[in-house]
Amino acid sequence: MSSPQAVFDTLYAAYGPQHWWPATTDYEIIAGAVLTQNTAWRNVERALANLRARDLLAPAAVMAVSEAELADALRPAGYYNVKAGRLRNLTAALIEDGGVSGWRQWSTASLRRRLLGVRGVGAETADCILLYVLDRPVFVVDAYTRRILARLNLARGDESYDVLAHWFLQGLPAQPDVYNEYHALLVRLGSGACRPRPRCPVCPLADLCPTGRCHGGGVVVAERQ
DNA sequence: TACCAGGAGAAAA
DNA sequence: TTTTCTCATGGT
Repeated sequence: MSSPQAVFDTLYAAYGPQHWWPATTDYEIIAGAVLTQNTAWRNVERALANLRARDLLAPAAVMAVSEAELADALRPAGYYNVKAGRLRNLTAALIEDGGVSGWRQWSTASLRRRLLGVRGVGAETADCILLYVLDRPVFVVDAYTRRILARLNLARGDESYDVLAHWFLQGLPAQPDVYNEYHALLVRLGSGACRPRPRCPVCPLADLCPTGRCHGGGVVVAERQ
């Protein structure tokens, strides 16, 4: 049975540091955390590029523009009407709280409750912001994480978010930079680094993987050679 | 053509 | 309380 540390060490040895989150400003991370909900990052990048081109990658600008125009910019990320509302809700909370510098004054638990109280912000989105914007020691559990743990026989895959997060937290040093790197490495693996499919002779987790199934981004789960 | 992707919330059972 | 449905574009 693999430990959280063993999986991390194996992925880190294979891929090295990932230098996440892929963004240049705090607000770009915040926007990306909403836009990536149930969406491939490639499409999120298109939507972020649209926001940048329209000078909308700033809280005041997002609140000033019409929701229809905001939604139009977000179109490539899918669910654009939903995400426009969610991004505005979160941005309004950010402004109300005095920006990221205001959030830095909150305890992790208080701010997590605050973020979860924003309509459209769930556990994963809140934890992305806490970890990647505010450097807080929380573990981000996403669909990749869930799938990879299941294929390593370390989870069934239907556990609650908090149960899976706790599995990582109890097995790792309480260091945000480790959680940051770990999530990035899981995304690197899960989003398709384990190619070519369906066979995965170069999968870095092959030796840890009792199921021998592909961890990559698609639905293909062929047996390992 | 069909299926799925770094969720979240509302509605239905 | 748990399960199902809805939102939607783009890649394979």
